[in-house]
Amino acid sequence: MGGWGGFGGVWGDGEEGVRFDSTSLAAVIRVAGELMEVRVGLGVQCMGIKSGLCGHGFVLTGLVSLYSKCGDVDTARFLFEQIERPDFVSWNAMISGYSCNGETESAVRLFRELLHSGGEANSSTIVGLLPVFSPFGHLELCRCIHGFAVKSGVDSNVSVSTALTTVYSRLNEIEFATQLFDEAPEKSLESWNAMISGYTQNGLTEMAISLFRRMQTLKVQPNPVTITSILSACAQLGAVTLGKWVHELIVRENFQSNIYVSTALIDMYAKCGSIREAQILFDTMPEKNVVSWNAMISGYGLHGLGHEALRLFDEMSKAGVSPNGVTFLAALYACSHAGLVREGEKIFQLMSDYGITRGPEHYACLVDLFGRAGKLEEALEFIKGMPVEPGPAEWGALLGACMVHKNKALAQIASDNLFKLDSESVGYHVLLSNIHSSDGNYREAAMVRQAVKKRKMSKAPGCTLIEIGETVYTFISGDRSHPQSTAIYAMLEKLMGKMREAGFQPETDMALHDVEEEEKEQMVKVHSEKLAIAFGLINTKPGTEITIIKNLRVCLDCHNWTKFMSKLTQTGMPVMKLVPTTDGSTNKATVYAGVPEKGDTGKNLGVSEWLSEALRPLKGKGRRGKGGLAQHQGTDVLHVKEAMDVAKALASLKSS
DNA sequence: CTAGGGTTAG
Repeated sequence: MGGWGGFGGVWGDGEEGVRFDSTSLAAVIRVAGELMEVRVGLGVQCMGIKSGLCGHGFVLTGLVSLYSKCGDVDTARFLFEQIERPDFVSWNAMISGYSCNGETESAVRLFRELLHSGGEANSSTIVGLLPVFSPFGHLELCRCIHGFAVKSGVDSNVSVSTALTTVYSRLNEIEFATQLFDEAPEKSLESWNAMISGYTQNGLTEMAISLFRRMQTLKVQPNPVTITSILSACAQLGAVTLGKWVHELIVRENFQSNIYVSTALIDMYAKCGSIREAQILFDTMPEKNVVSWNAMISGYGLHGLGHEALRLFDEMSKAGVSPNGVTFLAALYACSHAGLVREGEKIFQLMSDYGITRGPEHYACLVDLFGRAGKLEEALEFIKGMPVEPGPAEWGALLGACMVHKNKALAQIASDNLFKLDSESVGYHVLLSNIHSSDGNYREAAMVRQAVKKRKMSKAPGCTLIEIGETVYTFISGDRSHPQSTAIYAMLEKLMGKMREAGFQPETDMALHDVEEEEKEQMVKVHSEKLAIAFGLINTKPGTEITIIKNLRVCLDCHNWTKFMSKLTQTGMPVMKLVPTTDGSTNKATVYAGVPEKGDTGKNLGVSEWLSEALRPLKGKGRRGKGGLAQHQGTDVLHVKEAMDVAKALASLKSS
């Protein structure tokens, strides 16, 4: 039990006089647990053993908590059993220990034991029992616990209602969460934070922001936790104006030193297109953890700055921060999108040196690296040579690449394998359907579509966001719900006319021709990105920078359309610049507006009602990261595969 | 005194 030498200085060996008892020991253990200072905690435990105080209930309870926090529930349980007469705090500590470590069943079993032994459950017991860290698959249980809380009258307790709000949010049951929050008789800052974060992580970003505004109105002061969630919402939404306002608030309140806040700020700027701003913030960060590095590397990747991403990857190790799986994924993504095939392979090899296990996402990213660069055979060879069985992600990546490079034979191989593994995934069905129709095989394309319909599968609708002034507007394909709809379509007509005159040819290869009437109509609908761009051109002054953000990949036609427009620089036409630019992978384009239409410029449109309606299909996207539930399903993977055609589009843009 | 709710990267 060596290595807690620093401790001697505090209670120096030779210094007499200061005696400690079970109380001070328990207090120090608690602090050690909070700070995750395992060694200090263990040191205190040694002192306890030496002084014979370790048998004391308070001390043991503190240790139960400490070991639980460190993930060692077995030791915690052992210590719990040493407590002669455990009080309710001891029980709560052990129940919550199980729950925090994902051992939900054991937590429930112990809870039952507590009730059987005649013990009482108070609000803290409920809070500790709720599986907030591993809620997946436990909706029924949460409802039961909720019911128990109501019956025992503790549901009005702030901690209980906050914990319930959190757990329902993480189960994507946002209606339950909202109801609980609204009906809570008392709201703490934590309650507000739980609800805002719940909205953010379910993709209901505008709800998060509107709740934040309500908080401001009620003069509830936000703290760094609030700010972190709001920044995440801004990042998802591309709401850079609000993001900048929040940045000012951060400076005013001195929140910059909080690592969560500054990392979220970097992520927000990168995702909103201001990579330079993100970089400045990153460079001036006094302390960076692995998440900060990952955010910055991802940001570079998103902007097609592959070499910058790799430079950072190298610097990171030198700075003494070890990369993790996400770091490698971000670096591979950056290589893939910048066409750095050899570099990407090297990074992939490097993973074993760092002892990091390769997941399906890493393999798929490498398939994407080859596929995007047109090295389809190499991609197939790679899949065949994989040490683990290739899954839907890898075949999906290959299929996507085949679609872009129009390789029917390989696409067949990829899709055969894919459907064997993942016949439920909608994204791939759409991809396959498009391959068939691009080949003129409309009957097969229609059959695939039919299969999709039969299974009642649905795909997240394409949705484009644009910020004008301080409002974010949302467009879906064929949208006519906007008050300025007529002007938008007129603008599009005008642009199309000019472009055709200049020789623009729409990309129709991927369109479905021989399908049902209803679906044909679907194809005729104008994609949301064009609508958003037209809307932006109408509502901004000449020369204004407009950024659009899409939830899915920008289609080939829309990319070509934007690219073509960028060439048209004569007076009277909009001057456009593709922003991510070198790879387009961010589904983001920045447009410099030309001459706006007369009339409705700058009007306040008040479309917030239908905005939330339009975003409804995007909800329930699930909580990221925590809980270990893989979110790599159909559309997500498709989303990752995006923009393979962009590399080509940009190559031709460069050469022209 | 000992237990308990909210935060960043893919």
